[in-house]
Amino acid sequence: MTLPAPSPDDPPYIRGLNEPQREAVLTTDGPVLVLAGAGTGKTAALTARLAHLLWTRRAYPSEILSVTFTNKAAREMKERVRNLVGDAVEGMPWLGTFHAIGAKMLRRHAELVGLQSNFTILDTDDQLRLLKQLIVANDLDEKRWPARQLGGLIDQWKNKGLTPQMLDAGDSEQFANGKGQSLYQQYQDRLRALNACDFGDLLLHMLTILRTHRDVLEQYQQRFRYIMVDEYQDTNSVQYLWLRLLAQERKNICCVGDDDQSIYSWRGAQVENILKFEKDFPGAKVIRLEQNYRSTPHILAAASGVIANNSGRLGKELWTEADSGEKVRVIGVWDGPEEARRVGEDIESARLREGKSLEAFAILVRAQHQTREFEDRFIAIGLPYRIVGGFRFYERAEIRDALAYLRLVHQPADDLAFERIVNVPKRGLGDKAIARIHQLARAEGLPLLTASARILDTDELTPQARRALGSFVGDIARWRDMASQLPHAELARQLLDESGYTAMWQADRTAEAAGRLENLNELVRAMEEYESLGAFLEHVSLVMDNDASADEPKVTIMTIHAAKGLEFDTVFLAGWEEGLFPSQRALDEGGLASLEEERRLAYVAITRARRLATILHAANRRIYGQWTSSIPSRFVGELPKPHIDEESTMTGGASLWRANWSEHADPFANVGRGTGRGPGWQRAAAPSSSFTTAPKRIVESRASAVSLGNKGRDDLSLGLRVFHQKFGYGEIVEIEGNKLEIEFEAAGRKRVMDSFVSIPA
DNA sequence: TGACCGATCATTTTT
DNA sequence: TGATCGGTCA
Repeated sequence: MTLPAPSPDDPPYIRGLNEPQREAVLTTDGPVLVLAGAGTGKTAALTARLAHLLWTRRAYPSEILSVTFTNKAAREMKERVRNLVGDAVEGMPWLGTFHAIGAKMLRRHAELVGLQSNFTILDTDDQLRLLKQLIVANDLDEKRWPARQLGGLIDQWKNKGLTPQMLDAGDSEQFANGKGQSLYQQYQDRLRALNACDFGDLLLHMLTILRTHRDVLEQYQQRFRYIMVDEYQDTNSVQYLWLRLLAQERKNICCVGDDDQSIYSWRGAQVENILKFEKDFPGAKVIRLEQNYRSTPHILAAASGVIANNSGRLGKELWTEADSGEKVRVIGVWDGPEEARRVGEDIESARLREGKSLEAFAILVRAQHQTREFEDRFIAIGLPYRIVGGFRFYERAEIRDALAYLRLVHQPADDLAFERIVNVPKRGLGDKAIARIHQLARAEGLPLLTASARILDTDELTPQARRALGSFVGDIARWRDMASQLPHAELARQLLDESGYTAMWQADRTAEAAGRLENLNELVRAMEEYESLGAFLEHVSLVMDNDASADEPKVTIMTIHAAKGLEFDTVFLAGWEEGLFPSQRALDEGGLASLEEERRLAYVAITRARRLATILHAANRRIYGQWTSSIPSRFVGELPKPHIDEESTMTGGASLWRANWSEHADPFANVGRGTGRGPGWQRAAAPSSSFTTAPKRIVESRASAVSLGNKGRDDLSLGLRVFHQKFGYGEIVEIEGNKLEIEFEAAGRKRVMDSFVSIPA
């Protein structure tokens, strides 16, 4: 392809792009696959392409379908396109996640699959409760056949694009001796009765509609002149089928992805989709983005060396113009605590020496539980950190309760919402009353709320239950009326007040109650940004991410999965040991395919680093409370030697022990594996405390106190009541420099740094 | 209804 | 080891 040479007349979005990026932008028609390695300016190319389509009037904003996987990616893209072409983005209704776009389409055609357009989108929690009810109703032992498992299967089926009718006996056999299909069908029936969808349905229902209604399909094929897909390697089968149908007519589809970064197969993603793109779309143009703008050559070489061990890659060779920088460090430590200690030290000293912000550092782990070791350590030395992932705002109980009220007001048939809050706060509506309502609802085929209104006219309930239910039903009706007159945030405020929900938490004296009330306020505040209650609820069910507030600079701790797409100046990759990374489970269950996915994970991990990557592995780790000896990950061995610096912090006794260990196959041969209490590990672990742990601890804590500028606070005194992020309220019983001894109301007595406590208003 | 106890079981997680 | 869940008891 001959490209026009760069010229000053180039539109702004073209400037600064390299040759292949320009090609990706300018090749507008026909199928295009952009293979974009880590850090090669994928998003820049993608957004420039979008801008180009708009700028050159090839399409109106409403004629471009651009899908991403996460809301964050969608937001970012919107933001960047806005910077390039201005407010034309406002009219880009079809830029969003697969699910958001699926929901938007489905609301227009809901009746084709037996739903109303105001259907509720259930989250995993609701889904599980529903499944549990079904399992019980089918006289199955919920111990033997857990709802989780059924939920997982249904998810998988939906990811593959399979409706209940399409399952074969083998699929069905996977649950409760062949009841799988029937339960799936019952689940779908229940969802329809509730006028609800789960996440999978947003795509599967839409696929069904596109498949069975030619007119609808043609309408969208006509509308979408151009289709762009981000992270194509992460698409699952439904998404693939959906895209293929939509692109079939015009074939202007541009998929961007990196087969080496496919790490979501366990969620239904099919790397094959990207590998077979050229077969699916004959004549496809394949463009490789290989110039990396993120990392140093050593980092790239290390990552490339590892990923080269995988088979069946499309193949890319990353290169960079950057200076070589530091080699990737590989550090062997004695055990988990030492690993955390070492990382803490390195961060502190790099910060002191180079004056780096804590935002420059990230610790990436394979599994969530690894974050604990770091958390404990960082609390101890007073190093501010943030753990990404884990509990999300909208998953908190109080938020889900509040939302259930709003859902019920918005959609009275939402039985799951009804069940959640009918007796929260407690109104004296016990199991028997609720069972009665259920009975009537089932017999008459009514939603629970309607059944409740009906049952008030009978004498089925005890007088107090009837009174309680009567006022509950009346309240909901009243709030429904208010909904049309009041701004919805105001409605929420009044509703939470009048229902007694706020009062319930105000009466609660536990450590978390204050936080929960604050969360409720936050929720109401968030509502103000949406134009309607419906829009807000849609946002909540689809946009489940909450941006970690970036108040003060903090070190980031997160899983490698969560780090995909991010970059940090300095990255610590912890726990590179066989069995942990690659994970034992992947090794046991998934065979070569899983091992390769783990390796891609290693590739993703290394390529997050801009300037310095440090890989750590520990010789001993406690797994489920048992001390286990471990050997370095095979991925460590795959790192090309010229690009790494190896180091062991184990000196004296420890390294002697280690030398010993490499000579003999298994130094723990005599350790009682079953008990984890054999004398072996105690002997073996002893050098750690005498050689490395004890002397270092003193030095470090002094260093960190100084470096953090903690000179002690003058606003604290003995006996003062304070609040700590993690442990809640407590009373100061001792002050020693910047360390406090606090008797916490819920968590007991702890020593904490004074920078972590605040004085409650 | 809440407190307590024992059994169970532990990747990755978005929408 | 430790969080979670379900059952039991007061």
